[in-house]
Amino acid sequence: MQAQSRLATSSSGSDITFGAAHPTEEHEAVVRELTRGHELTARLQAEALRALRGQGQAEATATFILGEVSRAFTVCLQIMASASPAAAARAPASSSPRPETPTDSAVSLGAPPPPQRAREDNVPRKRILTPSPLDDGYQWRKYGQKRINNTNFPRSYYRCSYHRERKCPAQKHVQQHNGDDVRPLYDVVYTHEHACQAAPAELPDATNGSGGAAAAAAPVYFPGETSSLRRLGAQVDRTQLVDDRAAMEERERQVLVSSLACVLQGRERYDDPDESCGVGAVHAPAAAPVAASSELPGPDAGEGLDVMDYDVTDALFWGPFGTDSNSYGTPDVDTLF
DNA sequence: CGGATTTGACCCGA
DNA sequence: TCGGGTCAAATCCG
Repeated sequence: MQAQSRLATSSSGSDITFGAAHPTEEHEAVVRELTRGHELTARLQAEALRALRGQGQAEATATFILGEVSRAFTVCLQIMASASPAAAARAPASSSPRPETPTDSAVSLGAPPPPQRAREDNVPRKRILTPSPLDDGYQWRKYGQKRINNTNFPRSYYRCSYHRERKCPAQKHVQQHNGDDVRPLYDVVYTHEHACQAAPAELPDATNGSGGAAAAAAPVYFPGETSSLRRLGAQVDRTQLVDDRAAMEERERQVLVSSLACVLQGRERYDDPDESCGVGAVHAPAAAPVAASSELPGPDAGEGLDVMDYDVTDALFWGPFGTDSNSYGTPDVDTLF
């Protein structure tokens, strides 16, 4: 979920703050994003139904799908309302169970462990707790994994994929949070700022799909996406961003209506302008920025998890566990599912 | 075949 | 000496 990664960095952007955001702020941010998503869904619903009026099956299908999306937002907002820090303060931890989401796991968790001692002097570190440790919009390459004393889970070490070619110093260390939460949370410690931010013209065309290893190693940017704008530099005029955002929302609206119409008309591809359904060419979304990993779920980490509730990023992060400090035996896949 | 991941070994600061 | 962090050869994978 894109909102998760945005949340993870929303209080920082390029000017990184260190330490986790206050739970109340995170909660408010989640509610704000969900509310916005709900509103946009309603607008999309109105636009789609207007565009598909009188088209029988297509109109009915659009009504159903968008109704379900709207309902999902409503449920999430209700969950967040019952999970508000104020509500949590009123209700003891042993209160009746409710559906738990990765996000509310994050906000219900107490203060994260104290920041780690920096190995190098003056190297700033940013620590966050997230259910999606890799889904932060950057491409990472794993260079090590180690079991850490007094922890139940190994720590993984990642470097920016542009570490070599652009001398990007960014690194992050990911470790599953201790505890017996059904939904795993990960401590992610970022060190150094990214130095690999390319000008938009240099960015790979995310619409080309999988373009081999080179393309896969490149950061994925979503045109108009706010965290991308942040990433592209603090020198961006903030007032311009407001205009850009309005234009982006209008573009999103047109794109969604067009793609929905294409889907309902049985079209399979939307990336060819000649094949578009009239509103404009629609690019298939880029693959989620997930660092490839061949790790398999481990017996400790995976127990009791509902895989369907997790995105690929989460699933890939269940590391195998072994006995010695650095190596972790690969479990039999057949025993895991 | 090239790039990504794994993992045993090594480095180095406390 | 211990343990976190990194290196680099082996291995995996598309």
